[in-house]
Parts: sequence; C-alpha cells; structure tokens
Amino acid sequence: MARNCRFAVAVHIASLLATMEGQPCTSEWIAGSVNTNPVVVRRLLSALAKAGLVHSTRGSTGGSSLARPADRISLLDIHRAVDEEEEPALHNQPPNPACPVGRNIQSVLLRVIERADAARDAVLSTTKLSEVVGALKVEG
Amino acid sequence: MARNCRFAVAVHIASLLATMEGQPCTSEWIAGSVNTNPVVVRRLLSALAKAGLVHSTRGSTGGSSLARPADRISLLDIHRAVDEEEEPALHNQPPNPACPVGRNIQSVLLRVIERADAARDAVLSTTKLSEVVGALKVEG
DNA sequence: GTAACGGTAACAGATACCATTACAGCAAGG
DNA sequence: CCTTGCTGTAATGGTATCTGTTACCGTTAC
Repeated sequence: MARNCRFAVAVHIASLLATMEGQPCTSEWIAGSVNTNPVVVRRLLSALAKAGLVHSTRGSTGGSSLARPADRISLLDIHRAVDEEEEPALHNQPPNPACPVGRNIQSVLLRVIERADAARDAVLSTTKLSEVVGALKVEG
Repeated sequence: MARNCRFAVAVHIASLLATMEGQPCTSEWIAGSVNTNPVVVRRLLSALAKAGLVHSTRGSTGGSSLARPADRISLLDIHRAVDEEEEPALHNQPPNPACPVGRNIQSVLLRVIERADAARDAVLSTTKLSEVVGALKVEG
C-alpha cells in the first residue's frame, strides 16, 4: 500500500459514519476520534464526497454521513477516492532507448505492476465497509 | 506499489545482468542503460547483493552478475531486496483510545492490508526475472 | 604501483505529506 | 435579519523521503 495515511484515516472516518447510522457527524467530532486536525478530516471527506461515498451538508446543523449502506461500500472505493490512482512509479529519467533492455523495460514492467495491483485491488473490493465495522465490534 | 522508482530500476538492472549471462557488468555501463548516476546503480546493486540475488567483485576487472539463474529470481525477491518491507502506513498519531472505533481500527486495518499485500506479493512471486527478459526480447 | 572498479558517507535539491491558520460560503434558528 | 456553527478551500511551514552528485576509501588485475 501507499505509505501515506490517507487510506487508513479515510476508512476510520467511514467506519465512524457507518456506526452513526445516518446521523450527520461534524469534522471536529471525527477529528477527535482520529486524533488530527478537523481540516485534515474535511479534506478526506471532500474526496469521499466527490466519489459519491458520503454526503455533506453545510450550515449550523451540518455534518457528513454515508451516501449508501456500508455493505455497498468497498475498501477499494475508499482507496480510489482518497489515494488518487497514481501511475505506477517507473524510472525518473526515461531509460536509454539505444539499449534493448532500456527500450522495453517500462512497458513490460507496467504490465506486471498492473497485474499485481489488480490482485491487491481484488482483495480490497471484496472487503466491504460493513465487514470492517463488524470486526470493530467483535474486537470490543 | 511504492511511488519511488527503486523497484523499477532494480528490475531493469537485474534484466541487464540476466541478458549478459554471467559476464560481469560495471555500474557505469548499467547506469548508461538506466540513464542515471552510477552511484544510484551501486546502491541498488548493494541491496540486491545483501539479499543474495547478485554477486559483485571489486577491483580493476570487477562488476556484478546474477547470483543464480534468472528463472529462480522472482520479482518479489527483487522488491523485498530494494524496497525494505515497510510496515503498512496507518495513522500518523495514534487514534483516540476512548472511542470504540479509534481503539480498534488499526488492528482491523492491519489484517486487511496484510491480506491485500499478500495478494499483490503472490503475483510478484510467480513472476520470474526470466519471464521479464523473455518479454523484453519479444518486444523487440 | 597504477588504473579501474565497487562501497559508502555526505550533501543539495525536489517532492510529498501533514498539520495549522485563515477566511469565504452556506444553512438553521431566534 | 443576523448570529452561530458548520463545510470548503487556499496558503503556509515543518518534516521526511528520494534522487542525483561529489568525494574518498578499499580492493583487484596487470
């Protein structure tokens, strides 16, 4: 996985919304559970809203809640929403096209990395937010 | 995958060594194909050597070559050699332990991420360096 | 002994990420 | 109407990481 904490915090946020069952949560309250700044939470909520996973309302009684049931939100949905799908990291400088290896290594690597990422995504897509919430409750 | 280019360059390097069939290559020659600085190549070769994948000799006629056949080196071997297995990126600050979600989210997330990483690693481990070299030749 | 190599430390520049402050826009309730 | 409390977002600073580069040491062949 990436080495930023956006995915982890976004799943945390989504789990909080799921346990509140429709009742809107403020970014400040969420930030208290995540232990970070409310703006960080709002940035992630904004990304989740753009992906259609949550719904936010402004104003005095505003807040955020899930846009659909937790069993219809996968962790892949969340990952794609907040970790804007970067291209796989290849060479910084383009390799030497005069070398048979340098000329083709990137396209070959791309195919392999895409297969590997697809395998990882398959696990994330079959894991639903509702499972995470269920596991949280078992944990106690 | 990670967003550094160590893995891509390391596979590039290993592919070069594989196509040279035992003949030692210098870091400067490799750097010419990768299009980077020889020290960058030496750093990666050093990591590959520590993992037992390549063998380097110093001195006037020195250079590096594969330590075992390319069909017995997987891309997972290379990935683990150069991208020192980081722990999955969770929260920066520990979540609020007074919240039922914050108290357990990390252990639940760890299990999921480990399953996802294992799926990705399975693809990398079944992809051998020899396959990459073969694909390079087909590519032309 | 000299030339050519790998190993490694040290440093600079670029980039990414997170936390924080600040402020504009919007909705509910008096 | 207008105050209050929320979201959305821009701007900024600090920190960490990565890459490229220079420099120097140790080693090996000739």
